[in-house]
Amino acid sequence: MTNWEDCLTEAGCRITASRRAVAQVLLDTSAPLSPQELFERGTLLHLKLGLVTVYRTLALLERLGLVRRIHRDDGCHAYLSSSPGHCHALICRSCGIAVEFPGGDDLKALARRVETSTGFQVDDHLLQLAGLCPGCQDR
Amino acid sequence: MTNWEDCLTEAGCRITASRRAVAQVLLDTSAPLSPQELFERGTLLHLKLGLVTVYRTLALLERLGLVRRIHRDDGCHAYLSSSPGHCHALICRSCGIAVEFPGGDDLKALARRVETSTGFQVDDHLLQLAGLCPGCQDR
DNA sequence: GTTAATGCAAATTCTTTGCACTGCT
DNA sequence: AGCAGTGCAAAGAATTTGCATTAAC
Repeated sequence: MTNWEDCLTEAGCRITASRRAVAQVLLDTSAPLSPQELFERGTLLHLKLGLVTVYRTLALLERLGLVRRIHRDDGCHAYLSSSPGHCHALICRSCGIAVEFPGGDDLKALARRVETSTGFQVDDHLLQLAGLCPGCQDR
Repeated sequence: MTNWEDCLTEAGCRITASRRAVAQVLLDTSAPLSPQELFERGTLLHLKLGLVTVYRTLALLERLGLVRRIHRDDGCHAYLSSSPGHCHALICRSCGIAVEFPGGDDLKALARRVETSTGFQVDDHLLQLAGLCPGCQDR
């Protein structure tokens, strides 16, 4: 989500201190953050930040494709700043760091195979991988 | 989740009217159902059913691998009875019907490719497809 | 100066917990 | 009979909404 300010401006939205704080925290962190965590860290950058605004900002950034929603087992959601063109997230089970990767031909092949075997027309997918990052494998 | 009664018995759990109601609704429906929906339909089979028991039964069935949790955009979760060996769900965006499909070699290839390009060791995945079922494509 | 955006408080929704009672086995 | 399972009510999270105030443009 480089150029998030331009995206907001093009969408007719204002650049505010609250939004700047949320965006900054997202850009500074490579692990998915819950709204609550984002609120806590964002408050350090903008004292008046409210949790409600974090929710509203996340909804806006998600609508504009600047942020990706991560599904966590505990039910609550977390958010990750996303680069355009890379559609899926791989998250380290140990340290929480996340990287993005493209779906690629394998996923297209899978979709085609599933279309053939089920008769469905596949047009959307939710794919999220988990594992151990290079740094967390050594123990 | 055929033989769910045997699974429960083997796990040292009792077969109760409430659990029978929840299981029956799950087996009778091919679309993912929210706890609330399960409660409403289950009540028709067992008048005294409580929503809390639906939650507890779903947690139990999920722990035993008899039921799969589906992630919905609206944040709430839905549950689908699951057959062993088939690990992913494909859901019709129009009528809600769901089918299961195996991950297969394509997914393994994808995981290997991502491991190579990121250095991560991939050991878990969340994959859920959406689209149109054969019956819903004709309009 | 307009109007979008904010932040508080309160409302909603989803889910879990405490506890006395019920009913499998 | 004994203890797992139930259901109610109430607590606890997560998220949304109403509304007066603030601040971006």
